[in-house]
Amino acid sequence: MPNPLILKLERANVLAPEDRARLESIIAQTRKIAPREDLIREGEVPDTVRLVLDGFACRYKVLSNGKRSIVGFLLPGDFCDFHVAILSQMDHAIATITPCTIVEISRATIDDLNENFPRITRALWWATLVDEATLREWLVNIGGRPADKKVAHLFCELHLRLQVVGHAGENSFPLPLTQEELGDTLGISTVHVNRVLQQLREDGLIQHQGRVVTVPDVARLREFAGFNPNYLHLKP
Amino acid sequence: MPNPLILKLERANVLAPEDRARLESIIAQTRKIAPREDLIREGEVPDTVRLVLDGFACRYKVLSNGKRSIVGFLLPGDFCDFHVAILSQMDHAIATITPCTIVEISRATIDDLNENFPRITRALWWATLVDEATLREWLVNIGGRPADKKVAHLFCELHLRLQVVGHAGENSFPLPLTQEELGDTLGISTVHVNRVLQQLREDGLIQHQGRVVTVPDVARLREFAGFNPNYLHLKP
DNA sequence: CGTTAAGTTGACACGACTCAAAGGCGGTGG
DNA sequence: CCACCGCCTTTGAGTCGTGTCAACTTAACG
Repeated sequence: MPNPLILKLERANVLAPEDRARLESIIAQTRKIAPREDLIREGEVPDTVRLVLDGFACRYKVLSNGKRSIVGFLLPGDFCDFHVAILSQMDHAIATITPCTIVEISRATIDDLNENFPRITRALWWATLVDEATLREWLVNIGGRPADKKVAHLFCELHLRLQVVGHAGENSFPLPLTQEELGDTLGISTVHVNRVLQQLREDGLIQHQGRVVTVPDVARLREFAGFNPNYLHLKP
Repeated sequence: MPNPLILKLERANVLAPEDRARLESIIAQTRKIAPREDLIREGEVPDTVRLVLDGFACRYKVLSNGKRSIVGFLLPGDFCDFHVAILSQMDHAIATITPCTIVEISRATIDDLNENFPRITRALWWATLVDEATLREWLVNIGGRPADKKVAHLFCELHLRLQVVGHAGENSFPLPLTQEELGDTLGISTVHVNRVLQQLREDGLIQHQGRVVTVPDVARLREFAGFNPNYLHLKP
């Protein structure tokens, strides 16, 4: 399986062979994590940088009323705690959704990358800024669209992001989320997620059997959702 | 007037006298911008890094249905386009709200800071990560709270952020936003913003005359809003 | 003062939430 | 291998928060 981090970074950044080799060498030893398990909790102090190699994970916060709010998905190639040593403690938690394969990267390795591999440094900056841009887009999505378009927009984003790292085809992508998790992500109730999904299926915008979503007409779904992929800052 | 960037950075980072001196020297020539004017539009390519020294500005996006969504406020001490030269084009726009004083900083200056002032580099990283954390908190706020608490939470954040840079007192802060802008920020209609503000006033949680909000009991408002300032990562 | 933008109010409609209960599907153990 | 059990999904009915439309009042500004 090709390295998802390299796939992702190269969709918008130029890397030299030695950069790729260095990134490959990072993922020497991997660790498997069970599904629905916390990687780190709010208030904890992370000690290493972690990278998701395979599986779905999410960032979340819990409100005082007990409601959970998912504020980001970590797909293969995404970093968990890039803040290490700059922000003292986590202001949110990270949990797996599916079984995940992750790599732990030491501070020393990160420092080496920053000092000796300027193209990688730049690419990691790019990744951080794209994360930020994605948060802004989520804000727009959740604040400004009706529920059906929220779901459609999220699907468009997941489809594209998974495609970038070779985990989705032209017309389908895996979706291991429960309807409750979709609701916690989009700020709508589980029941309403269910009804909206049915509507999208009836309208032929998606098919949704098992844990896979099929999108018969990607352009149509994007049009419906008002999805503009510019915020992911991929090369054309 | 003390330099708001230094005030902000020093609330969580250690700077040496030479760092402060270097940061002071940056703001040699300032520029004034009229209120309600675009600083940069979506799709444009920024050429310099800009810093807000005084005034209110905001980041925003416009949906396909014409609705505007405000995805962040720029207060004194905040950077506009730190992405310069990493992300090719803007995925959102930036506009002033009040008259603003800004500084334009050349790439050369940024490079100099990064190479010769490691404490400043680290502090600027901190600022970027706090921006990201703030976006996550906004997502929680807009996705998971009823309208009255959304407004209260935003007020708590603005109050604290303005205090940090010396623009707010113990119990009040300036709020130059129209109710329409508040609605565009929180994803609720102008009419509903109006009713919610009245309710908050009736409940004695805020007073709101002119362009100043007074908070008689900060702890009570925070309690009501479920506001936890940890995401701003300030030193205690 | 005239003119315009911002704030306020009321009536009504509708999207989304809650509660509650029934069906389906997958996983585990006997 | 089948049966059970729990989680997820699906449905229905009723409620409530929030949106829309439209008019009116107040404040801002030249």
